[in-house]
Amino acid sequence: MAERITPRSESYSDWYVDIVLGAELADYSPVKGTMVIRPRGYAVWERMQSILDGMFKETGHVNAYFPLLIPESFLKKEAEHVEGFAPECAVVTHGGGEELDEPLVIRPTSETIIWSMYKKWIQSYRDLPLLINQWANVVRWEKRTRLFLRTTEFLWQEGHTAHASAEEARDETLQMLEVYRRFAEEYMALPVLTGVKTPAEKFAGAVDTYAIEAMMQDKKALQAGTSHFLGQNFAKAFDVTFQTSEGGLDHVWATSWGVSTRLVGALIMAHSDDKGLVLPPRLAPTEVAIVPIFKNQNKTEVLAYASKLHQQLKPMHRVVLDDDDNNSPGWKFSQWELYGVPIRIECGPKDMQAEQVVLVRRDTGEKIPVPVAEAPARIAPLLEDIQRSLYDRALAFREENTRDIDDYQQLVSFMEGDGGFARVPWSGSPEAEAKVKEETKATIRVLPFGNEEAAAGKRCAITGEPARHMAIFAKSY
RNA sequence: CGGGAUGUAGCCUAGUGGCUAAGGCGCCUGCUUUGGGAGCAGGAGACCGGAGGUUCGAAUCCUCUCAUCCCGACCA
Repeated sequence: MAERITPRSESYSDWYVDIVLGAELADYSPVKGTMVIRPRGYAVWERMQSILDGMFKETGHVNAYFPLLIPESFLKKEAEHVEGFAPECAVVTHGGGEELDEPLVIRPTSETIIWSMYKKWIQSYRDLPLLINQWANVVRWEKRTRLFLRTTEFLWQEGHTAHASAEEARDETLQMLEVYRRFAEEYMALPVLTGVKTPAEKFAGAVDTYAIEAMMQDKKALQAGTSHFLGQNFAKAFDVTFQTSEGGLDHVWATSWGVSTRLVGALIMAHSDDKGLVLPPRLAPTEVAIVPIFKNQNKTEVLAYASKLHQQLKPMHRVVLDDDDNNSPGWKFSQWELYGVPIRIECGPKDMQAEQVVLVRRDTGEKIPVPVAEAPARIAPLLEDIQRSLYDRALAFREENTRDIDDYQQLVSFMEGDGGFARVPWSGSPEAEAKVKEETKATIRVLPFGNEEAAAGKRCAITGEPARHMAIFAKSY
């Protein structure tokens, strides 16, 4: 099939859709705003899941599963929470052929049902901390959807923890943010900014929301993960108290944190090119695709040559041998590039003659002939190099497109022009933040850790008041 | 919820009132090929998004409707 991918320069959003459909990551399904995650896309998510799950377990968390359906009244118990979520909730009103006494909300997130259970499970400080994660689907009725980035139903993990003190809960929030940062940078090859959200951008029901924020190739920001310090808001709403070691009674301190299948969208938009998907090796379901190049008269020999290599690599790497004899090598090259496989190995009669194979990097297209005997040992370092280059390239791109701006007109023209991340002194005024959003569509993506020192002595670019933060403004997904 | 676009075979498209709806890609069979998206031959696959109307006759004209995508508004 002659897949034509719209070049990024022509239309970034068409390009994105072409990659998702062409690389067979997902497909549209019959209900508006929903999608099928196809095997090639789901395999990426499975790798993300298994790595993250390991990281959660290492930090002491356990998995559980809470139900999809939540009594509508639960949502209403936390005022800010219900206000934030009510408009995007899907509600079940009928079941078993009858109208229900109380409508059931399909979870948009699970804080309420989980805290209703935590009330039963927590009595004493000895029950704390309670560190539970769940892998689940959630539904948020979105008016505008985009494959992987914003769909009505999506998959995610949500961690919900309960602690005896504010400090401990705060530490947990920051610990999980750090887990997300490591995952994004070390596995997704995606550099991220970490910090806190402004009140306007935080999670409905949180005291503070922390986030990892990444830049996509169109210079827009994508929130890739969030970790919330919930204070005692949910404990109070659901009356979850515990006896302290001193015999007193206190409300429990809470956190929640999550990443979703949106990460797959982030991965695509961060690294892919006009030839197709580019996957960082550590998350690529297939690391190596071997493409033998044969003619009828030498088919047996070449396939044996390729197959031997395949057998050698299999114990060490996720490798496939494309021995289909119906498609031409050129077709296969394009196809594996579209699928985003980090390394392709070409081996034909000429290589056999020279006792070599050709390694081809997906990220640069570079062709590297190596002696066949050395090939198995060359793969791992090359994968690491690709992983590192993808990260370096993404970081360089973000830095090139991040500006220090302390003048409001400059900020406006920056956002009207090429755009990117603008590091701007900000007074902390919500009105100033809203004004920028109104006039430029850019929002404060994050207040990076340690930004306050950098703001010392500066004046807010919007109001002229003394600046309290260096805020990162950007248009976002 | 506003603006735009599109709906004809799995995909892309032609067909603007007249015979049995056409072509390309893909798919199936066979042969031939294979170092950057191969070739030949044969074959399967469509109630033209849906409903109603106009007409001797509708994929085509009219009305209504449904769906999806894109842009905007909205949105952890």
